[in-house]
Amino acid sequence: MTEGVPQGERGSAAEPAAGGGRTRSSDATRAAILRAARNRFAADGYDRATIRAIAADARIDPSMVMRYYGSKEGLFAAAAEFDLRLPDLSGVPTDRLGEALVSYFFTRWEGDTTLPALLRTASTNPSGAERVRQIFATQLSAAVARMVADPTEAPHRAALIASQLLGVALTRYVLRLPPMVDIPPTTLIPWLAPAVQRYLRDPVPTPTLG
Amino acid sequence: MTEGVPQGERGSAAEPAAGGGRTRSSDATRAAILRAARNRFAADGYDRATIRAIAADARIDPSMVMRYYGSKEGLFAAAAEFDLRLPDLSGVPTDRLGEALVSYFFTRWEGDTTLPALLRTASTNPSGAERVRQIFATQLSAAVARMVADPTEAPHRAALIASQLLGVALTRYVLRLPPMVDIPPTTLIPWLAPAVQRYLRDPVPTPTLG
DNA sequence: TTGGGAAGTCAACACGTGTTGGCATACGGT
DNA sequence: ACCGTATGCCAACACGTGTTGACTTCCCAA
Repeated sequence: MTEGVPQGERGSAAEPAAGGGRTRSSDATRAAILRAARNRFAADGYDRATIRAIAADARIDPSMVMRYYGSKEGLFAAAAEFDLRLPDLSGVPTDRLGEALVSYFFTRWEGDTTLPALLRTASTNPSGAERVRQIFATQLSAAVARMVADPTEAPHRAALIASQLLGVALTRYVLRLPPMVDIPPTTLIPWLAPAVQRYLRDPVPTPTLG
Repeated sequence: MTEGVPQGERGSAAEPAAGGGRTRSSDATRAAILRAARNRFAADGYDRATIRAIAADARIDPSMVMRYYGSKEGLFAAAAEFDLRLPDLSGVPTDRLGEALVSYFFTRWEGDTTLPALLRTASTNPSGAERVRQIFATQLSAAVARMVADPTEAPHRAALIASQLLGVALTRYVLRLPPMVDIPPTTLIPWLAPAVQRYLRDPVPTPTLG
C-alpha cells in the first residue's frame, strides 16, 4: 500500500544529469506526475480527476503513471501523503493557543491546494475519508493532547476544533462561499480564535436537558 | 432547468388508485426514484451514484429515470431541492439565538441524509457547489439578517455560522470522525452554541496586525 | 562499437457509464 | 369489447475510463 512501485529501483547510481532533452530522469517525471496529480485531485476530486488528464498535465503518457504508481489508488495515496506540519506551540501562553492555531491554519493552507484535494476526495471516496481520520487521529489529536489540561479529553476537543477549521476549509476553499472567500485571514482570525480557544481550554459544559 | 419532464402531463385527472399491481402510478414511481436518488447521492456523491444503481433501488428500469427527470443532472436537481426549513426565531431572546440555531440544526439533520448528499456532491460537482451557494444566500443569509443587529453584516456573519455548522455536518455525517460521531447532540449543543452566538451577536473584532 | 536496460509512446482491451429508441403490457374511458 | 395511452422493460449506442502489453528511442557502461 505504501510501496507501489512495480519496477525501476529508485536512484540509478549515476547522477541524474537533470535531463533537459527528450528523456528526463525518472525522479523528475515522478515529481511532475505528483504535482499534476495534486492539482487535478484538488480541482476535481478523486473520481473526476482522470489519469489521462493528469498525464497530459505532466506531458507524459498515461501508461507512465501506471508504471510509476501502480494504480490510480496508489497515485492518490502518494499525492495525499501529507503532514499538517503542526508547529511546536509549547512556548505560546495557554490563553493564546487558539489564536496561534488559527493563524497557523491560514499560513499553512492559503495557497496550498492539498487540503481541498483531500477534502474533495474524502467526501466521496471511502479510502480518502479513512485517510482524513488517520491524519486527525495521529496528527491533530496528538498535537491537541499537548495543549489541553486533561489529555483524556484530547480527541473530544480535537474533534470540535476540526469541525470549525475543516468547516472553514470547506466553505472557503471547496465550496467557495462568496463572503467566506472575500474575508481576509487577518479579519477571520479574531473571529475564529475565541471558538478554537474555548474548544481547547474551556471547562466541559453541562449537556442540555432532553 | 426546473421543468425537466419530457412527457406525461402530471396528474391524470382520475384518482391514482395507489397501484399495488404490476404498474404503479406515475407519481409513486417518481417518488420512489427520488427517494432512492437521495439515498444514493448521500451515500456515494454525484459521480459514484449511478443511474443504474438508483433505478435498481427503486425497482425500476434506468430508462424510466431518464423519462421522468430528463438527465442525471435533472435528477440531482430534483433530489437536492430542499428547504433548510429554518423556523421563526423572533420569539427567542437575542442571547439565546445561538443555542436555538444549533439545537435546531441537529433536530433538522440527524436522520436526514439530504445534507450529506448535498455536501458530497457539492465537493465535486460545480453545479452542486452553486446550489449550496444559492441556499446559503437565499435561506441562511436571509434568516440571519433577521437575527443580527446590523443587517449589512448578515452575509459576513452567516458565512461564519455556515463554517461552523457545515464543519459539523462534514465531520459528523460525511467524514464520520469517530469522536464527532460519538458525541450526542445534547453534549455538542452547549459546546457549539456559544460560537454561533458570538458570530451572530458579538461586535466585530479588530483585525490582527500584519 | 555494441549491448542492456531504462524512459517513453502507441494502440488496444474490457468495462461501466449516461442516454436512446423500439417494443410489450396493463389500465381506463367509451 | 375495444382502443388510445400511460407505464414499464429490453437491447443497444457512443463514449470515457483504468489498465495492459508490445514497440521504439535514448543513454550509459563494457
